[in-house]
Amino acid sequence: MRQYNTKQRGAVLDYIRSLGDAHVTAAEIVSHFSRGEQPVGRTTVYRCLDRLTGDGMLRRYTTDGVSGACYQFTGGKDCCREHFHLKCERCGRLEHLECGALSELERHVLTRHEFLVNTQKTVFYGTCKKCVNNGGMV
Amino acid sequence: MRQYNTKQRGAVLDYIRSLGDAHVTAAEIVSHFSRGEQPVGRTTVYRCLDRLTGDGMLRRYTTDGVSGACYQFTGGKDCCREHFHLKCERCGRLEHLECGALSELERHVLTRHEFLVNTQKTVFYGTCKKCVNNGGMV
DNA sequence: GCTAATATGAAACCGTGTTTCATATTCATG
DNA sequence: CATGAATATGAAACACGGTTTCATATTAGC
Repeated sequence: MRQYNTKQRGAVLDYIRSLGDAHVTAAEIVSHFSRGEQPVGRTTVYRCLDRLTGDGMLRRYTTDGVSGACYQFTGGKDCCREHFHLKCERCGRLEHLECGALSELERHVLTRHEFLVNTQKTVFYGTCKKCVNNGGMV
Repeated sequence: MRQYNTKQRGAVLDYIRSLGDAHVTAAEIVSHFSRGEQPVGRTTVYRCLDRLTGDGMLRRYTTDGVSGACYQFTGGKDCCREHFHLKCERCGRLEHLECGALSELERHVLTRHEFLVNTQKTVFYGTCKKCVNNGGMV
């Protein structure tokens, strides 16, 4: 046995899972668990996030305009391989993009510009359909 | 007149210019100016960086793995428009990439995936030619 | 139930960045 | 050159995200 499962870690993971695609910060999680049936301390929240990220249950990333790291549920699926991400700067939503044009681009950049792209880490910033249509309102 | 030029701000800009393409953090600048002929205080360094970035003399960005913001000399040329950036995760170097394939991709993502890419902000992470050849040694 | 391995959490700490405020510098004008 | 208003500097204190420490509590194999 390598791991000792605890109520706190389970509660943190359940909470982030319940948020679907939305990102959440450590501070928001701390706040959510500061009161209630299953309180979780600040330090523990940070440790859970580190561990769950390491286990592949969460994705961690930083974004200009959000203070601190953001976390998103992935559930252990290796959802970051072989495709790119689109991050809407308006609503914060992260979309997944699997498309032949992108793989082609990756090959182009490698062969013509001699740069090996890390697709897991590369994020396209911009504005998504919904936010363009809303004129930027969220 | 809108600005009062000072020795400190000039010294900070000269120092970052002297570094060429390399990025530098505020902490490194503070350390560089902590002793010497023209000392510059911590607060002033931060204020100069804010201002020089606002004036378009520097580019500011954040990167996973580097604590705090990074700064790079641009010299007022609007070097962030209409092209993408390649950031080497090994050596930290930031390359500029102007290429028809990228513009085409931008159009593709907009028309097919209804996502308006912000080319100024989007950075391709990966490994540059030199670092691939060196097997990752820097 | 017993025990070793591991997890928790309060408090103290660290690093990046900002605010405050008294002092100093810049520069237009006389 | 002298004056003075606008602006810049910098030490100290602060704000905030995140980590370390360490005593205590929980987990899971026996």
